[in-house]
Amino acid sequence: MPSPPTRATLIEVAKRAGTSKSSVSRFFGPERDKLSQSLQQRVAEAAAALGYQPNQMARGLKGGGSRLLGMMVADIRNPFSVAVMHGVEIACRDFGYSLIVCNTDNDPALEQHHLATLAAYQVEGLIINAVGQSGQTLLDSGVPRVLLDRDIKHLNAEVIGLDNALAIDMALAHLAQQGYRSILYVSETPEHTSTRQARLERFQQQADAMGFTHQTLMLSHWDIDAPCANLATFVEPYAPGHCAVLCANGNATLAMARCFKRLGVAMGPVGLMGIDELEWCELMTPGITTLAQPTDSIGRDAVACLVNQLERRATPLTFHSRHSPQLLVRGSTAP
Amino acid sequence: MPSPPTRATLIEVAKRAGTSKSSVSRFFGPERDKLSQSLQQRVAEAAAALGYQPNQMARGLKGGGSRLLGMMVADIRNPFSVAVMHGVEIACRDFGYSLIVCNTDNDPALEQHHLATLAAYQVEGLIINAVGQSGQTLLDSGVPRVLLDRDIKHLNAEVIGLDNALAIDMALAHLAQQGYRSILYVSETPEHTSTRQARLERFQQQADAMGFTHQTLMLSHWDIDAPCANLATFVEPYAPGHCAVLCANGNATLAMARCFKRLGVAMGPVGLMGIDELEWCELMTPGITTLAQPTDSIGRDAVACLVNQLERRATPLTFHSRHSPQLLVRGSTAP
DNA sequence: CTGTTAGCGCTTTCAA
DNA sequence: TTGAAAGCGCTAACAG
Repeated sequence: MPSPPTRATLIEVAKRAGTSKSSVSRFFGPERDKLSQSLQQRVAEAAAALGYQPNQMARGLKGGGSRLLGMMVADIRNPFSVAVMHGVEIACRDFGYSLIVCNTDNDPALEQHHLATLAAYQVEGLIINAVGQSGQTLLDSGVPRVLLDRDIKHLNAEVIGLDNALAIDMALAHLAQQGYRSILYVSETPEHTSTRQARLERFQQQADAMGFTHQTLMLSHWDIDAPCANLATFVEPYAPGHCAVLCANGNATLAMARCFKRLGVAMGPVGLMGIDELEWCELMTPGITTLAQPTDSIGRDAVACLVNQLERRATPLTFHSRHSPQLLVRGSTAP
Repeated sequence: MPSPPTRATLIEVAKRAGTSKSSVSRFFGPERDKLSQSLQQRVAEAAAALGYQPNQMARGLKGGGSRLLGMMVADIRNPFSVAVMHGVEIACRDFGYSLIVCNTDNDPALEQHHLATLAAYQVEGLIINAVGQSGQTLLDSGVPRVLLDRDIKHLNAEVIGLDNALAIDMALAHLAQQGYRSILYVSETPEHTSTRQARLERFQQQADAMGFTHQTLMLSHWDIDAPCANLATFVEPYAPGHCAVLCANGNATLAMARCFKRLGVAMGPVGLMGIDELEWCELMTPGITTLAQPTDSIGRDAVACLVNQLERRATPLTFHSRHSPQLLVRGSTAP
């Protein structure tokens, strides 16, 4: 029975290259130049011949650091999260780190569980799209961290994400320009989610300031009946081009698109727009107007911010905390 | 400056509990019962007080295994992949493993890179949604593995995924029953992707056998003009209820939905159905008929299959390699 | 049951 | 430049 081809070790390479462990170690570390050309040659050959690759676990044990970053995602099935994750991944690779991604599925208990796991694997830094209020755990662990999209109370940490106030302002400006005068603002329940709160507050404040009539609708449990009823009431005093629905994120947009369809309400005459761009928004006749988030940049900047904390760079990496959305105008906001 | 709260170690716990390293080690391993109640008490308390948690890196070093599994995803922005990943994640947790996910972004070079990284972190097993033909690398590494959705030539490994033949058969049966007689089969280019090949072959074989008129259209580079032209030609001899488009996966469905829209072709009179369920299929009037893959089961079974290779279980975990899709009938296949 | 003693594969002083 | 030796935090025989 073919024994599992056990990986070659430092010692074997050293032996084959006729040198010591230290030299081989140096060859694979930052001190490679301190080795003579000839030695480098021999080590390189020996390593290649044996298919040697340093064992990161062992490396991490002694001072060296694990070169591992951890990422917590609140809901991996949310396209926005995946898109950001994509940016994070690329940036990690660029900066020479590997990434462990954990999905909390919106469960605070799972979040705690994963935090423990990541700590057990000695991650050097954490990128957190929080679901619960794990501030204390995070504080205790003392691991460098960045928050993604959502803030956590009482935790001193940088938050990277959309400029929520700007997004709401852009949405309202667009709706006003298109002539809508009454707005139904739809969001998932804002408790415990700083982003939803921020958007909601800004909406209420600015909608008032701009003289809009407005209402809010909080989605819960993916119940579709209640929001449909709500929408029906909202558009009741039907006047084409007067009412519009503004969705706080992709999930809200999906829910309301369903309601429009179920009620047979025409988009445009009743406006519809949402924060977060989804591949089908363009497809739905006449197209749904959205504010697209720069997900790749957000992901990259989160990593950049974290790396700044981990390494004392000569010139710190530049990054932005508040990103601007891009307005994609489509038929759903053409009265 | 507050020094980073360095994690407590085995020794500190042992000291505090007034015992030896071994006992503490045993407490956290499978031999906990072999310790007296009183000792267990003391260790538990000391550990809790110090917030101690075993260092997995160190554990993995000595025999113990890393308890890490690696997953390679060809395209993380594909909802199907994400859904499967979700199932994989849950299963990993259930079986007591942690997971490192790597996205290859359909780049064979990146695939090689990630394979190396995962090896460096001593993953005990690999779940692979392959993009390239990394068979040799995998063979050399000797790491236990399962293939997800796609096979790799010359690599002896179990493949977990959809029963492609069954899926095509179900699709054709449905289209026949709805009265369509001519089919345009749309797929991304099948080179190097076993799944696409399997579906295409089965389609051609069965479509012939069932007496369908048929053509195939291969998508490339997200070009949308060519497929539109193709669709236009295909439906030219317009006869409501005669022609239907069958899409090999979600990407194909998205592309064709775009074409239908651009050309103003009505779904239903010209049939449209696809493999892979997407959240917007139900939304597009009149709804797109799909074959949904049981993504959670596929993910779980991939892990189960892998765990069977890793552990010699008394009763091996049961799993299926070929999963059945579920037909979701909607308006797009109602002539 | 519990403690002692070797390492696991690698990095890192400290000398040479 | 290079090598020898001492661990990193933990597990695994092997004795008591």
